[in-house]
Amino acid sequence: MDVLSTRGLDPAALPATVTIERPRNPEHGDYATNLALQVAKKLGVVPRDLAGWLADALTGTAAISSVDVAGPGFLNLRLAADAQGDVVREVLALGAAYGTGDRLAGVKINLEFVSANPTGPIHLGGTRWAAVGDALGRVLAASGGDVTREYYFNDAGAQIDRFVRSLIAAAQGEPAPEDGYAGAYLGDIAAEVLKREPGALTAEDSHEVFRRIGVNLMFEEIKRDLHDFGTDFDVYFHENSLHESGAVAKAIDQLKESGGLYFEDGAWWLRSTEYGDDKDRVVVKSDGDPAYIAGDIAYFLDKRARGFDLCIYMLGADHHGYVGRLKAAAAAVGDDPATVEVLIGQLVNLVSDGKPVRMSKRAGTVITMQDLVEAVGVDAARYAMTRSSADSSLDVDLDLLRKRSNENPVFYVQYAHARICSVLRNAADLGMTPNDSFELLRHDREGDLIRTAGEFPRVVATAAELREPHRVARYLEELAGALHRFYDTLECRVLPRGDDDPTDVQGARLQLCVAARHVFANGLRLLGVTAPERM
RNA sequence: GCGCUCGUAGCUCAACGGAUAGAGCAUCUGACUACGGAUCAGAAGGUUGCAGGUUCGAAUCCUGCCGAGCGCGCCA
Repeated sequence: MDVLSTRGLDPAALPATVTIERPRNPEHGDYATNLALQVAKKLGVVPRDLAGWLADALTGTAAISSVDVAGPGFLNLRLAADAQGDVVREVLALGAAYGTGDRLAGVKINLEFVSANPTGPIHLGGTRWAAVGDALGRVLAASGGDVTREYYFNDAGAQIDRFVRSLIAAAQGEPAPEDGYAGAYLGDIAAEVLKREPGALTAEDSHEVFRRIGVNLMFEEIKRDLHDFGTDFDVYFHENSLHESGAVAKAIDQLKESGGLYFEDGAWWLRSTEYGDDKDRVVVKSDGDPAYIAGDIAYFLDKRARGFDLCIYMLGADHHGYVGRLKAAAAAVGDDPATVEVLIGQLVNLVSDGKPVRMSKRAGTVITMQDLVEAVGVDAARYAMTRSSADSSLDVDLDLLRKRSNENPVFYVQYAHARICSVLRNAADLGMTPNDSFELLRHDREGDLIRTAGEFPRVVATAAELREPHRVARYLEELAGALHRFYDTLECRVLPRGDDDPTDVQGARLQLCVAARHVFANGLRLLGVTAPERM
């Protein structure tokens, strides 16, 4: 501030937050900022001059060993060696809490994801949301958010009827109805229904019996698959409950009174075009039945009544048309549309022989969550799903899965953790004790590892802010690279050779390993991937 | 036709408007009498779909075109 005011410049030109980043090129210092470039124009000064003034002001700060002006006006900073030690100390002090923050403290977040229809097992697309949604929940919680994971079961409506009719057909050994579902799981569930209720087929309320038992069995299977995948929900919300409790009818009445609905062609319409939707939506059909969106509105009201400040919906690209109407629904009931946040994720494509495989329920080419887990295991499956941005469609190569090859980067990260554990075991056997003489860690490889470890809290905060958990995975790969390079450097050995006594530097390196282990463990936990001590 | 999303190395994907666009896999060359070689060092591989524009600076923002996926029902 003084830098500006002493030169008669307005400090108000400074942005609210100064962005400091790790430059890609190490020659550009440990940290860099483009502050001077950003504000020079507003102040009417030359960027390099401003950068120079800032550099002079920063020189002499204890934690900074050098400040350079580079390029058009970047400020490149280098940390003093003892400041690096502070990073390690912080990791050790916080342990499992290292990386957490409080940016979302006090925010009640409802995170709804997967929400696949209970008419079949979770397929590949749902698997992606199970992994990404769960990781996002963990990341949001790490930022201090009060997160509730929720699964919305669409157990009302026509697709359930189709499912039940398909079950009955399977129980009778008949082919699936034209508009029904096919697949081996239907036979299994039908058999289980008959086992529990032998007279189900001949009962007067046969359809109801199959519905009650069959749908529930499907629920249980889905929940079990998700649990085995490491994804558990706090709330399994049944759409049906909104109809049975009268919540839907109540929501409709409220909208009619407030003028949010208008009557035309025998139906009640939501003025969703006024809120950015591309057309108005029918809420009450001309036969008097509520349309699907009526349930959505009642569900949103229910979430808000439960005290959630933010309702996040994770939807597949095939549902992107919902964004407008969900926000419109929020606005129509007099709420702030900003409380609704819809994340759209692209679909998962199957590839075999370099060609896309069209998934078809009838052709039996549906890949389920179970199939994927059986092929590569939970860790690899989750990691593959969470390491790339949900913005881009993901290609899963069937041949690769069949090969069960080690091309998955998850091993690279897990191995780094296992390697540390191995060193710690050996050190314990040697009776080595770690020490805090971090000023002795002057090797580049040590510095890289320390600085990378120091970035973790910012990565987690950014991942939460942008709702992009894949940033954590990418970061872990970077950290693993730093660890492996450190480990393979002869001058950075942790353990003494032969009968030599351990030195102070080695004790400090051992402590660095302890810290690095925390970061790997914390990062992998955010992704729901195990951190093995041995592989 | 309209709308949403995407287009980056041979393949799968990164890169909150920043500096020389990065990893992994695949290919090639090296490193195991050294804490676990599931590793490391190095090589090669790019007009970021195309063309304009904004900016000190664009893979990123804007416009148009090309291509891909998805969506456009008083179904759910």
